[in-house]
Formats: sequence, structure tokens, C-alpha cells
Amino acid sequence: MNIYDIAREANVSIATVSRVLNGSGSVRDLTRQKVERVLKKYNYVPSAIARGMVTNSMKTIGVVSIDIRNLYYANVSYSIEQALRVLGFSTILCNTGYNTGQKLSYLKMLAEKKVDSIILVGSTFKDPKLNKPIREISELIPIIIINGYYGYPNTYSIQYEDTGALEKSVDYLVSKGRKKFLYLYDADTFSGNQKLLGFKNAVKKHNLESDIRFIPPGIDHAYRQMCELIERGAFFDAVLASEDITAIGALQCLLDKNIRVPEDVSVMGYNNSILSLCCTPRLSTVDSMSEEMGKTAVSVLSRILAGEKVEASVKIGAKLVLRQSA
Amino acid sequence: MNIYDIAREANVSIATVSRVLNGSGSVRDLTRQKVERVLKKYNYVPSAIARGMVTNSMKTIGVVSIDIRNLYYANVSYSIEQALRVLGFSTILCNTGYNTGQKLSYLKMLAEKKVDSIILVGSTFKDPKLNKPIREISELIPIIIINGYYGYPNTYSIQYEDTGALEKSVDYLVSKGRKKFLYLYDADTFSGNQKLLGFKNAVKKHNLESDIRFIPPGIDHAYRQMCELIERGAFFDAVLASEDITAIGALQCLLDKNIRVPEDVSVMGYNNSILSLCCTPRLSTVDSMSEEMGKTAVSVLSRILAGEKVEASVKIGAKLVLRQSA
DNA sequence: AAAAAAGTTGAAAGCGCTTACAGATTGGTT
DNA sequence: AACCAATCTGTAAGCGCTTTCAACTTTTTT
Repeated sequence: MNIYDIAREANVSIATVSRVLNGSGSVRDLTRQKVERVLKKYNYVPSAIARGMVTNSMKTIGVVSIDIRNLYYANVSYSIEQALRVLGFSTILCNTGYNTGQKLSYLKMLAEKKVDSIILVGSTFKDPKLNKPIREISELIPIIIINGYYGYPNTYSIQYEDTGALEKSVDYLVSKGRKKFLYLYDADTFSGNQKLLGFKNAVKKHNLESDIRFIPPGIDHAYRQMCELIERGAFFDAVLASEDITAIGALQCLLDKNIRVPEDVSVMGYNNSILSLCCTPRLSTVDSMSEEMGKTAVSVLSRILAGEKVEASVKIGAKLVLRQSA
Repeated sequence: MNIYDIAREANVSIATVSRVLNGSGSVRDLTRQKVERVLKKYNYVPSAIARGMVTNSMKTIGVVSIDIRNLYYANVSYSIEQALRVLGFSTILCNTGYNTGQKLSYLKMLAEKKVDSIILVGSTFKDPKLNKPIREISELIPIIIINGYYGYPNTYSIQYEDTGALEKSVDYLVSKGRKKFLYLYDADTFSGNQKLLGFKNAVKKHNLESDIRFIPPGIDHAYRQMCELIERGAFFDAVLASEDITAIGALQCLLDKNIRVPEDVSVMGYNNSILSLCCTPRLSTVDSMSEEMGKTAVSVLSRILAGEKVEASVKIGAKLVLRQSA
């Protein structure tokens, strides 16, 4: 069943069928009805592939995310998808983890599928292997990077003020009298580095004692490593983490060791995910504005596709969410 | 830049270029190298759209999910996407919420994009408006329903033993001496109904006193409604919820009211999401096997696409995860 | 060395649509 | 009644590829 079959049965040309299908051009009312009747009769589904062949667009964009099982990425991806739906685009979702090879093969696939654009959600800090492919693809289609930056032409960046967020967090804790800081980070991403930078800035500014530890993602890792740290006699009165889940693991260890939170130690998470509301005491955290990040990316994208000149970089401001843990 | 340009520059026919591009047919080594050199030189990206036009497949499948911000759906969608990647398929992700109109328009879009299959993740209990479209689309492409059932030809169902899960939960709590049960459910899905059925079965079996309450999704709803219930003097010693998050909201209220969990009241969640590890006490829950659900769907799908005869319905067994709250 | 087999290549059709462009029809004017 | 403009419709080209089929080349067999 194709457009020819419909045209034959409706006794018109395929051009006419195409016009009623797309509501383009002008078609006499009687003709339109005749065609629509046949369309309905056969429950006709036009081929977007064939249309894409002609128009050179499948009205699809690729979203390359780290891992949607992480609530932050899920929220960003969700808001992207919903915003794109309104614009009539569908989204191909790709989870790459921190695997460069997987990212490369996804980028290649998206380029071949001629997506109208690619939105990268999160990016590793430095990955030289990605530079050339990104530059090459960006010559063909615009690339939007959420929490990342490439700086090539036709490459756009939406960033959260991660550095500022960490600075604000430390400032706040200092104002509460905290003096010895522990920072727990969990992945070598662009954002991760921004956060780390913010922490270091703040520590230097306030001339604080501090410790920085890498902890692989996961609540149990955080719990265990925190316990080890304490058992080895580490001392601190403020714990900051790059993810809510890490903060919660640490928090649970503290509580199990009968260290009071926030009386003895303040704990702050990051992302304001639903997790931060599940623990006791409720976690103070940073609202990383996942929804706004996604929406902004799509709004930038729609302006690019409309041919407007668009700023290469947008920054979204940091906001603390103070609850019980700090 | 298309296959003709490459062919001209390499001094071969487009058929030959196509062969080296796809590694199909046989090409003399010298010829292959000649072509590959040109391919590399221009960094050629073949058009999957044009290929799709010929082969009538874009190697893409549509995943229609309720909302990936919910961890369960995120996990299922993730495992689907990863399993599909291995098979060389990309996935178009669609979040529909509980909105029938949105679901319909997504289904139409997927049909037009000629996806090789559609995987529905979660489905509303009864939605007659969906029946006809589902049946019509299933005549064109196979539809896999995770936690749902249609029963049309070319329609396949992957179900979790939700009914059994609730029965087991109640059985367990009865064995612990619990007598007055409260069940909190949050959405009118197929699974939701199965769970409810399981709860009712078990209550009848054990001849228990019970109350059933609908609570809209969200931790704050659960918290508030639970508190109201208690303030109105409701009495129970076991609370079951259809989602971890609901259980946690209830749990927090109980704790705030100085009701001890699990000493005075047992609480059980559902899904074994990371949330269940974030609260204190840790939540006992049901492992809903999100990863296995997704993987099973894809393995069923791959057999369908390979032309094998496949059972129309697969059921995955229920498993309790006992922790501190019950 | 001739014939048969195997390997390699190219010409051309066709996938299902959109979109100039031209031609046909309609309606409105004089 | 003749004419022009506006509206409607159809013809045909072309989007970039895969694949069949036939032709040509090389290798193997006798």
C-alpha cells in the first residue's frame, strides 16, 4: 500500500494525494474528501522514510546521554524529549556510560540516520578521541552539549554553574561554622571537574582544611568508603558530594557510627533528586535544574534549526536547596 | 556527497561502492582499497534513510514508556536500549504519561517512521481508545507489551507476576503476625490492577481486615494522606504500597508520628528501586526485575524479527527483598 | 590450450515520496 | 461571449541507496 495505490483508487494523481496528506498546496474540497475517504478506508500510513528521502530530514534528533538510570540524566532526557515532541521531533535515545567506543559508534549511527541534530547530555572531561568525530559531525549537523563544551563551529553549549554551586555550598557551611571539609566526587565528567574546581576555589578562599576523595558511583561504595575513612580516624565536620546518592551513602555511615547529622557533621548532596527527600534527615542539596537544562537545549536547538544566529554558550545559575542535613 | 560522487572519484560503479560500504557481495582487494581510500578522504557518511528506503527498515524500534523519570521505567527502558544496541537497532523513546492522546500520536508517528517494532513499557488498565490503533498497527509491525496485554495477533506480552508478588508480601507479613493491612496504590495501570488483585486475593485468603487507598504518585502525597489517615484514627499494623516512593512517604509520616517501623507497623514498597536503600529503616520491597523485563522483551523481539514462532506471553516470577521495614 | 567454473563488476530498476512546472479548469470581468 | 486571473490537478524528475542480472575477467580443471 503506497501513495500510488491510494491515488489510483481515488482517481487522482499522487501529487494530489501528497497534498492532502500534508495539507500543502490547494486541493478542491470535493477532491480532498474523495482522497480522505480512500485514506481512511485503507488506514493508510505514509512512509516517513520516503518523505525523509526527499526532504532530507526525518524530524528526529539524537540524545546521547550517559545513563538514564541516573535520575539527573533521566530528568534532562525527559524534558528534552517532551520539548521536542511539541516541535514535532522524535528522539533517539543513546546511553553510552563512560565508554568512548560506545559513544563513537552511536555518533556514527546518528550521523548516518541523518538526525537533524545531536544533543549530548553530559560529557567526559577530556576525551581526545572524541574531538575529531565531534568536529566532523558538527560540520554536518548542529551539536548541543549539555554540561560540556567543544567550541567548534556549529557546536553549542548549555552549562550549569557547577563551580558556583560548590562555592555557594561551602560558603553556606562556613557561615554555619564548619571548618574541615571532605569532598566526595564520583565521575570524571565535565561537570565533575567544574564542581571540583568550585570546591577548591572555596577552600582556598576560606583557607580551609580539606580532603578530596574519589568514590565510584553507588550508595554502597559511598557507605563503605566513608566508614573506612572514619575508622582510619579522619576528621571533618562537613561532607559535600557530587551526587545525592553519594551523600546519602556517607550520611548513612555517619548515622550508623552515631555521628549526628547535622549537629556534628553537615552533609550536602547534589542534584536535588527525589533521593534527597527519601533519607532521614532530609538532604540539603543543589538544585541542578535538570528540567530547565533540557528545555533550554531544545529552545536553543529550535532557534538554530530556524536559521537564527544563536549564542554558542548558555549558562544556568546555581541554586542551593537547604533542608535538614546541613 | 553521495554514493555517485564516491563512485566517480574511485572510478567504479555505485554498486561496487555499495558493496564495500556493506561488506556484501565480493569485491577485489585492490578495488576495495581504492574505494576505501576515497571514503576516508571525504569522510563519507552513507544515508541510512536511503538504505531504509530500499530495505524497508531503519533498524529502529520505538519504546513507548510511561515516564522515564520513574526509576522503574528508566531501568526497563535502559535495558531495552542496551540490548537493542547489541542487535544493531536504535531506539526512539516516547514518554506518554497517562495521556491517551499523546500515546496515540506517538504510535502514529512510529508507524510512519516504519520502526521495526514497538515496545510498550507499562500500559493503562483499560483504555478502549487504544484498542483499534494497537490492533491496526500490529498488523504492520509486531508490538511487545511489557506489563500489559492485548491478545491481538502479532502482539506479545511480557508480564511480571505482580499478583503473586503482593500475595507473597501479605503472606510474609501475616507470618510475622500482622493483621490489619493498608494498601496504597498510585496509578490505574495494568500492573497496578494485578497488584491490587493480588492484595485482595491474599486478604481474602487470610481473612484479614484491610483498607485500600488511592494515592497520586509522589512522596509528599503519600506523606500527607498517610498523616491524614492516622489523624483520623485509622489503625493498621502493615502498610503495602504499589511503589517504593509511596511506601517511603508513608514511612516518613509514621516515623514523624512516633510510630515505630517495623516494631509497630510493617511497611513494604514495590520495585526495589535505589530509593528503598535511601530511607531509614531500609525498605523491604519487591524486586520487579526491571532489567530482566527489558532484556526479555528484546530477546522475544529478536526471535520475532528472525521469523521464529514465539509464545504470545511470557511471565517473570516475583521475588521479595526483605530488609528492615518489614 | 580450451572449456568450465568462480570471482568481479556495472547498468538499471525501483523503494515511496515531494515538488517544480505546466496544463486544465473554474470563476469573475468586461 | 470572450478573456484574464485564480484555482486546481497532473506529469515527471529526483532524493541516495540496494540488488538483480548480465557481462566480463580470472582461475581452475581436464
